[in-house]
Amino acid sequence: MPHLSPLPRDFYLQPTPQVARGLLGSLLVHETAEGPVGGIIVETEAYLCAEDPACHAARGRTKRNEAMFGPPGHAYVYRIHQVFCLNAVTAPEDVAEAVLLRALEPTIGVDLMRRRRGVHALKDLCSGPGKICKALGLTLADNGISLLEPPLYACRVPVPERVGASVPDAHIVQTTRVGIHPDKGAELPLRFYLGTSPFISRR
DNA sequence: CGATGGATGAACT
DNA sequence: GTTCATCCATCGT
Repeated sequence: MPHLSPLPRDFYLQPTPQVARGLLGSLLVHETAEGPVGGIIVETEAYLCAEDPACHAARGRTKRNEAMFGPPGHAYVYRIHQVFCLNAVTAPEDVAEAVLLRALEPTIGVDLMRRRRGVHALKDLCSGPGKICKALGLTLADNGISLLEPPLYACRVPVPERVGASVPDAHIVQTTRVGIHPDKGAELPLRFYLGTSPFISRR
């Protein structure tokens, strides 16, 4: 598996909704001891610093959300119930914004991901933020690590029919985020997904 | 120090 | 559509 060129640090310094939009069509790869795993990012959500009560950092810096205040292009992994969720940290240091990776189209190490998930159907492997972490072998131990270099990184896909940078706006759906309380910015249109993808977490 | 609740997933009816 | 497993950071007392 050749190392594709990871998206650079500056990519993550764009406005966070733009990063969320821009990650669609890109490839997320985790090179683990058992082999590489990953897939095309098909669903994301932006969490903002200001005017966004749903953001984990909305009430300041804590031990849990510390990674969100760290450098852009790093991972923020947190636990919800009994599962883990992966975010790409955006914005300069001390500005706590991030993009939640909600779903992948599985493409790399599919059988390894199937074993980790205990599920066979491709459409169920990575169709949720907790499923992504389980399939990719990510845990709280990966909180804060870089997304700019192996073993964990996002990159443009060098497959002609899937050049990430060229995902047309017409294929992208922008809507409200999943699982947000009514009084916590539920109405903000900060979720993005590929409208034609069978691999998203929910319609 | 005890209570609370959640950016979920799986298994139900 | 609904329920709930199961954990720990956070917050209130």
